[in-house]
Amino acid sequence: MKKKLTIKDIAKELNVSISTVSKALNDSHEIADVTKKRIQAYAKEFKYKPNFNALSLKNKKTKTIAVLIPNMLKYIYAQVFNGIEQVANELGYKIITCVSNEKTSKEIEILEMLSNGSIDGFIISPALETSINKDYVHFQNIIEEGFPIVMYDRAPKELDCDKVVIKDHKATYNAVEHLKNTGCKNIAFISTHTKLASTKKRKKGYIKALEEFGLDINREIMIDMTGIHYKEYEKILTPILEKHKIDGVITTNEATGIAIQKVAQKLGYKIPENFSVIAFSNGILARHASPQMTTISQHGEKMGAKAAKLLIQRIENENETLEYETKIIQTDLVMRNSTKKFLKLNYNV
Amino acid sequence: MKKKLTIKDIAKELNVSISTVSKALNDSHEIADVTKKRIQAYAKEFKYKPNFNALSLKNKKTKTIAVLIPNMLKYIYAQVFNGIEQVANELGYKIITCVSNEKTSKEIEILEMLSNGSIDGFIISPALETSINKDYVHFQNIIEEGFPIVMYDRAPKELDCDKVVIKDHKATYNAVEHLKNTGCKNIAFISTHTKLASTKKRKKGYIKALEEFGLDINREIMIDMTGIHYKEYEKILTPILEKHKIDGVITTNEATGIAIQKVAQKLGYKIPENFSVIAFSNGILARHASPQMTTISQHGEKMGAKAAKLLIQRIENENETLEYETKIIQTDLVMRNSTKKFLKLNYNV
DNA sequence: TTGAAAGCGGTACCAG
DNA sequence: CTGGTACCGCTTTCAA
Repeated sequence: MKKKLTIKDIAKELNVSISTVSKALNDSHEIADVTKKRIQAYAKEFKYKPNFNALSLKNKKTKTIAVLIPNMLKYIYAQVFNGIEQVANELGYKIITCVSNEKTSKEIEILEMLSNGSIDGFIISPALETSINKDYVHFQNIIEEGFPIVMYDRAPKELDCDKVVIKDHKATYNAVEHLKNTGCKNIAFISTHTKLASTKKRKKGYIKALEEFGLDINREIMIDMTGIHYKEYEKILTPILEKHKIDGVITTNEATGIAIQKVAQKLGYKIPENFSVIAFSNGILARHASPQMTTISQHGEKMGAKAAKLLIQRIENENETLEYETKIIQTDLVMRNSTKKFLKLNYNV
Repeated sequence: MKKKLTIKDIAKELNVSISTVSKALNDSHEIADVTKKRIQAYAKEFKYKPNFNALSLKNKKTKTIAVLIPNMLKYIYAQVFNGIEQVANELGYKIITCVSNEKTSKEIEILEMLSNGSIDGFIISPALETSINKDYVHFQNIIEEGFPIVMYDRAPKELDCDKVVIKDHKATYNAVEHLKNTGCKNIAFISTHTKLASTKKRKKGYIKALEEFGLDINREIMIDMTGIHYKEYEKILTPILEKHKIDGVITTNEATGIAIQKVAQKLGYKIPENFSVIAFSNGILARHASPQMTTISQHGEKMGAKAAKLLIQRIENENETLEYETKIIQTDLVMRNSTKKFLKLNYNV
């Protein structure tokens, strides 16, 4: 790497002191206008840039935040990432992105690696393993070390910090309501990570809605697909759909939504005429499914943007002791063609 | 943030000098074993971690690399990111991830922001805008500043640096060959970014294969879908499929592949019996399409892994002047159900 | 075997 | 208005 121009070089070249150069470049009023101009012009001409590490060392601030993502290949997380990236960039922050691959051990390594002054704070969604085992000591530790931290998506209630989450039970409640409104009577629920707190809440919301709307509650059509490979989905779902009278389904992810659509179609159902599907997470699969699938949007980008704002706000007001906040991101039903139309307005991405 | 333990604190606490502590922690032979043990034990007990910025400032190395991604929501880039992340992590590097959103201006900002000692090198795929306008001055500049840089995917031949790419023309050539082998006679080509160098090469490979295999070459079934919203795909493709005799299609992205499958099915074709489809980039859509789509895998993770290895190797051997390398990632046909079987072995992800 | 001091590239206080 | 200097946290050379 070529040697970079430093403040010292400029000082020598222009026969002024180092501190004069520093002040001139920071546009201090202490420096005479002519001197300032001369120095600034020189700096500009030779593309002087203050050294990042020197500044960070001095200020004990890096203008860098760490983002922990369980798995970048999941569309929802790529969306969250996007939201974070945008806001961070606007506010002049860089982001260091790390992937836990759903493993607690990787998470621990990452926190270890980054808690050495590399970054000013963390935005984290815990790994599956971590969430299931409720194994949060490593998070607790960095909180105790005083790192600002915002948890998103799978934010554990056990931790005391800022959070950005969705109202899972409300989301499924609304989905059931829409299905009821469009004429469904027998609504199934398919989930893929039963042990996750959010899945439990989703199921609760679903059951509560069934109760309130006086719909049939049948445990046999609450289907747990945890740990099953997507290629097996149709095989498993077919007999269930043959055995039970089902005219509506809510799934906790897109892949199972697509699978149930295919199975229903094979069995002669018409979607949405006599079979409706609503899937969680408004991702790319839903848009290209046949028919295009109605989804519950978690608004990943919004979630990310909110998390970044919260974190940066906390970083920049470290002196004040603000109360921890939990921001709720509204979910929305994104109406497409796997459900019948209801009078209300609907939008479509 | 809580004050972190420094070498100075340890020195004071144990009544030794700062340099003794430093050496002890680096396991220097200059220090007596007892002293070393005492210092190391203390450091361990109180979780001493060397300050990142101090080290980086001193060493002029950050063990951090910058990754520029045109758009994280595209599966292929999320895959590349994954590959980079893994290798970087293994080799002890952090990554700062930035998204250009396909804009040259954003790219320039990013390079500006990061060329101040924050990072040791770049891994870049240029934005669409940049690629189309062949506007590479900002890249040229950072190369001249001496930054190690690896370009991937859309690596411009005009730039002198390490590269990781795929053989686009070979990929389509092979796809045509497979279609021919399985009985297709009239093979269409659908592309979405005609001005991209890679698209041009893909088309070339397609045409060359048609010629060599003595298949019909018909400009009217080389369809340019550049800039068209995915919702319009079917509308546009339907009349083309009605007008022309087509029994095989190669598309440069998954979304158009799915659209052509739907259109063909609506028009009464049976896939793969009398209509075959091969789409570029083995992503998530292909796996969930009906039928599951045969794809050309660009092996995003491999591409990322390779790029990271190349970059880190270059960073760590800055003294030696290694020749610039261009690594080719083999593409593969991932056989699924949108093409007929041919005798050769096939695998399926 | 240990320690003092210079230096990495800046900022900021204080003296002149 | 300008400059000298200490300091951020660590490494490394040189002297003791």
